Amino acid sequence: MSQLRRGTVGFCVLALLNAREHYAVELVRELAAHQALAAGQGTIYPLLSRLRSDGLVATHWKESPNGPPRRYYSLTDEGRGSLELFRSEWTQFSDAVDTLMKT
Amino acid sequence: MSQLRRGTVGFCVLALLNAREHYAVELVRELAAHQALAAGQGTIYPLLSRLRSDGLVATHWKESPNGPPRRYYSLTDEGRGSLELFRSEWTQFSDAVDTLMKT
DNA sequence: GCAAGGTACCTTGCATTGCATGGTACTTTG
DNA sequence: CAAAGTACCATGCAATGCAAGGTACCTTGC
Repeated sequence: MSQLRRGTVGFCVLALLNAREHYAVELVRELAAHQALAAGQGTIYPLLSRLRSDGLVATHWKESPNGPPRRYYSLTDEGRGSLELFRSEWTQFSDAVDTLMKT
Repeated sequence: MSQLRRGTVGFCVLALLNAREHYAVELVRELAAHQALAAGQGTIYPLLSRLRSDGLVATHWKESPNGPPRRYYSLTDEGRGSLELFRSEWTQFSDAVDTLMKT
């Protein structure tokens, strides 16, 4: 199952950030809510670093009411573009797989 | 797009073999017909080797009417089981992604 | 018959990326 | 002040798609 997630987890994160900004641990929890997408911190932190160095997300620090400060991630314009592109690729891809699986 | 295919191409091949036996170049052509799943020989041959050593497919040689002999691949019982398992994982996974993408 | 082209086989090495593991630091609470 | 909770992040491995490159068989045209 883990191999299935490859290449999509990043875009799922972008989709979550498209709704509103999140900090990393929060993203981990939201992904875990969709069982098939569950990804631990060891997946999320390196992923977020990549998204950031690719310019798809921007970050800013905010104090937490209880605990260490949080780094919040939000979508850049480039991130929104990338998400849009993915949506159309995903549709084609999942349609193709659906078709094949019914064969 | 190529990262999207990770983890699914193998099962797409199993699905094709579930319908009838194929030889490698034929699989390449059938996948290419579904554009989003196009995979070259450099993907298919190592993949088929793995499927074979995992016991998911069996092979036998057959002469070609025009050209070198072909190695035909067919599903084993284990391969059929693996395909079934994937189908249910795929449904869960693609539903989860669909949901998130609409958020 | 033999050179050229087509068909089919396969291997090697690289890049990407999910994940387990392990570590640091800040804050609250007993 | 120690322990627990929350949050950050890095390192190294494993899986696998793919480009590039190589071998062998067979047919066709000269």
